[in-house]
Amino acid sequence: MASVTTRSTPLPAPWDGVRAQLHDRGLRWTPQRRLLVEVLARTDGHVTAAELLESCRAIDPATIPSTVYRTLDVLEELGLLRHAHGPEGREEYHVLPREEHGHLHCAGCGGRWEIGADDAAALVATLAARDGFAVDLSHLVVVGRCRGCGAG
Amino acid sequence: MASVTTRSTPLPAPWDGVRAQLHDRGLRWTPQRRLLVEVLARTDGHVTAAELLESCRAIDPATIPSTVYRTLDVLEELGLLRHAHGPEGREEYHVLPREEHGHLHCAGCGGRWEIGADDAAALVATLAARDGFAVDLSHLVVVGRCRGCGAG
DNA sequence: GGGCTTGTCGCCACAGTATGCAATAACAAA
DNA sequence: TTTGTTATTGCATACTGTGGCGACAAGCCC
Ligand SMILES: [Mn+2]
Ligand SMILES: [Mn+2]
Ligand SMILES: [Zn+2]
Ligand SMILES: [Zn+2]
Repeated sequence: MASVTTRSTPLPAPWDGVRAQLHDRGLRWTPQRRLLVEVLARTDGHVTAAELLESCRAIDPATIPSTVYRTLDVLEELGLLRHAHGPEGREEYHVLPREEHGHLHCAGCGGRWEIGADDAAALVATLAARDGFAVDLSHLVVVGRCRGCGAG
Repeated sequence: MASVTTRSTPLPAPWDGVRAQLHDRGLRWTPQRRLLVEVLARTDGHVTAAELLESCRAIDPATIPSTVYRTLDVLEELGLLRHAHGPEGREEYHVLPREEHGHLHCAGCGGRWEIGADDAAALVATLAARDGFAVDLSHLVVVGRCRGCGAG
């Protein structure tokens, strides 16, 4: 049988550190995880979990959904991903989040924009001061109607 | 066969008007819709779509999921319901929304609170002024950690 | 290299939600 | 009351995501 460990391309930073990060936590570096990491390394911005699964299957059709979903959870714990939910509740991942930001979705045209930390600052501060609540900005999705789409 | 039109209990306001509201729009009053409306009339605050389905099945085990989900959409269009999404993206309905409000969810303990229009005012105003974006406050779910649960 | 430990995979079953389609039934008009 | 129109149902099916479980294999130690 052919060797499975595709020594193909070395991973770019910070993905080349994932193996070590996993080992530090007593977790393992498997072909399935390497495949997803390779896919992620070629992705930037926002992707759906389902899209990532599809990309993996394009390379290895034997890819199992639950393995991908579980690996996404692990990588999120390592801080390499953050997820939020689209207007219909489906998972959307943000790869290599630089500055934390929320998301703005128009229910009319489907347009999407980012919400900067400064835009949310007032809400975050209000909830922190009054309730001691720490908002997870990355997970925040604000739905409504953009200028072009007008009132519902 | 037995008559299906359970003339059982007359519906309380504003549910007693649903039939007329439907007819005004060329839509129909069916036993399936009546059943869900009866369940909703006994519900207050927030419910999951799945919980509503279950409640319907408790009364009529023949209840079909897609019929319930479709009816929920219709009733939301009539303004009798609003929905948002829990932290995992599942649908949560707000029955007979009085004042519009958003939701605050703690990812640690699962605690839930409401966000008043005043709490969100700054964010809403910012997005309206800068982008002409009209926020749907009812659909807003802010996830994070409450005071007791501390930082993640 | 050869074992051991235990994290992970593959598989299955299921929860929750959405959609196309043909058969049915609600409603209104006659 | 009968008929005709067409909204709605039921069904089959698909999609997204979760969780249990036994078989497997990654990594450590010798
Ligand atoms: Mn929604
Ligand atoms: Mn989430
Ligand atoms: Zn728009
Ligand atoms: Zn908490």
